[in-house]
Amino acid sequence: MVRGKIVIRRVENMSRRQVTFSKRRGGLLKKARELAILCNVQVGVIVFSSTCRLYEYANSTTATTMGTAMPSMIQNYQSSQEQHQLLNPVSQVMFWQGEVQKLQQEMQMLQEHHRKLMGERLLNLGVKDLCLMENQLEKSLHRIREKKE
Amino acid sequence: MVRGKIVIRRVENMSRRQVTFSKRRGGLLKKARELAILCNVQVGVIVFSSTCRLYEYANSTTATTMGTAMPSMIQNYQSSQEQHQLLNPVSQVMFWQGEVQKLQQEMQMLQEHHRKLMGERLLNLGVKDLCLMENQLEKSLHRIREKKE
DNA sequence: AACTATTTATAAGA
DNA sequence: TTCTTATAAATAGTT
Repeated sequence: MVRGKIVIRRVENMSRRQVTFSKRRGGLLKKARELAILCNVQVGVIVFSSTCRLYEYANSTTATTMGTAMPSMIQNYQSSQEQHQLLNPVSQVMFWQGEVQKLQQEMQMLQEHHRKLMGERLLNLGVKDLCLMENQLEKSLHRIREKKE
Repeated sequence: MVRGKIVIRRVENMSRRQVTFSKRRGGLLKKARELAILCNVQVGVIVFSSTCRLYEYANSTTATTMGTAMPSMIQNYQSSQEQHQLLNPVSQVMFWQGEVQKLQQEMQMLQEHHRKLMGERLLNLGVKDLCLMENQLEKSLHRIREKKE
């Protein structure tokens, strides 16, 4: 539990720092996504862990050309900084990278729901959600038992 | 005051959206700063308002001069993506297309199982499979009912 | 911008 | 890593 206000300064204990990193990183990416959706704006977040592992979130409101999220975000940033960058032949690669990212996100959502259907990760569900799940599972069970006959 | 859970989807009322944007943008940038300090990691956040106004946060362990944090972050990002840019453009595209295809296949399998959990597409299941599904669903139901108490 | 009722995030413990 | 729980922090709707 939180025992009191914490001071924002480097966490000295390594393993605690790792845990804090993991939790707050998730929180930050979630907030970024929420901001992007709620306010219909472009948001990009890049985090490098101390082992240089990359974590990122990026959306694109102008997603007509599909998810080139982070690359296009960076391009926006750079042109907003008037450091002009020529369109390079790598744009196609960026397109596919964007596609991969979109699919990974979609997959993650699907897996989340899937886990719940398997009775895992139920902690963050409210009573209402639990009831919905329960009803769904009962319906599924019913259908399966019908089939078995 | 907050009257209940809000759903994460675009706020339709313009002026409310603007207020939400202002509040949450501040929150996000604050969280980004806290993560960077607490965990001693590199964090970059870029937000473009609907009027294309730029808001950003970036820290950097390497950049010493003010205002160079984001560019160096972007450089890091781009070089972290460079692993696959060593190939020629055509190979790169093929690589990413391959990734997309793999993900799509994985997703299809997941969706298939998901449907079954939802009680759909049971036709091609044998009795043994149906029993397995039934057991799984019962287990899930049990866990959900436990949680509900 | 300030106020608060609630929700959400999260630090610590298990 | 996951879950639980107590508490701090964020924030939606009002004023």
